[in-house]
Amino acid sequence: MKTDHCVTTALHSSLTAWFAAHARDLPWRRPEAGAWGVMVSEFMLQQTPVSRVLPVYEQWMARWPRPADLAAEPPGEAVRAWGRLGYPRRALRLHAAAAAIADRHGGEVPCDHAALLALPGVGEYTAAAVASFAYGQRHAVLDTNVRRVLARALTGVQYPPNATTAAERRLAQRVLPDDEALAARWAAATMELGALVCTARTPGCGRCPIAERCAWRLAGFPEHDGPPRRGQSYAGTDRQVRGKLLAVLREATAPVPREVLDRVWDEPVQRARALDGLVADGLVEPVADGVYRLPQRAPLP
DNA sequence: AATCCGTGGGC
DNA sequence: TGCCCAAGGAT
Repeated sequence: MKTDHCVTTALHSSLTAWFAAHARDLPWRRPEAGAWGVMVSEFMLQQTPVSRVLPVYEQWMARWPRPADLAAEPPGEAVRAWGRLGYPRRALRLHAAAAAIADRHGGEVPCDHAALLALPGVGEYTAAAVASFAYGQRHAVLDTNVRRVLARALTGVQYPPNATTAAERRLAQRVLPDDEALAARWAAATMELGALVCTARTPGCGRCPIAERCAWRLAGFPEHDGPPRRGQSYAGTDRQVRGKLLAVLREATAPVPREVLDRVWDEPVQRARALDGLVADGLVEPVADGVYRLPQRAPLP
């Protein structure tokens, strides 16, 4: 099936015009952010709302304005500066990516999609986002916002599948503008529409620039009928214990004895498993005889 | 392919 | 009040 060329062209102009009028003034969208700023923001924004990223991003960029600045410090400093953003392995991967950029790319964030994809913590989405937002290239940028907008506007369903499918990639490629600069604006605009208007819970169709052409709206807003979109529980999991352990280590200025860490969780088996997991992940470093700290040296390759 | 990996805000 | 959700990636 083919979407008519005129239809997609109308979508492009409607959405990019809306974006020009309503785009948020986010720091990583300003020219001075550069590719490094875009990359830092993309790491932080993985599964994390903009409002919580903003203050951490500003401090991060002030402290480490270039990849080499971050690479020159111990990975534990990245974990500490990450604060309570969540998923602290992202901090470790961003540090490792900075080291790779300093080592293999002359200190400049690569513009090549494959080179980006090869960096730690950079997957399909982040590689496309950096290439598109920082370098103006033409890529299908499939994040949760874009996937939801395409699912509704073009496929006519309430929610996209749980994991990105080949059909979604084909659809995104098919509606991607041919022109490189326009494609980059389209990517940012569809993402912004999903974040501000076409939201998961209660979409603001009254404010949507493409509501008249939205397949989901025209179909009468059919409810999601696939398998339940089950979120993961959190209370009582290893993740919660890991979070508590790492919070203690982030705040500490000196290595922490195990007895202090033991206070964060009652159940000893799970507590030990969580700490072992953090050590295995390189988020925590055993110093000596039951004393721990954030990692001072990068894990061996 | 299904699970794991943090944290907090909104409804 | 729980539950859903937030610019994913790695295994």
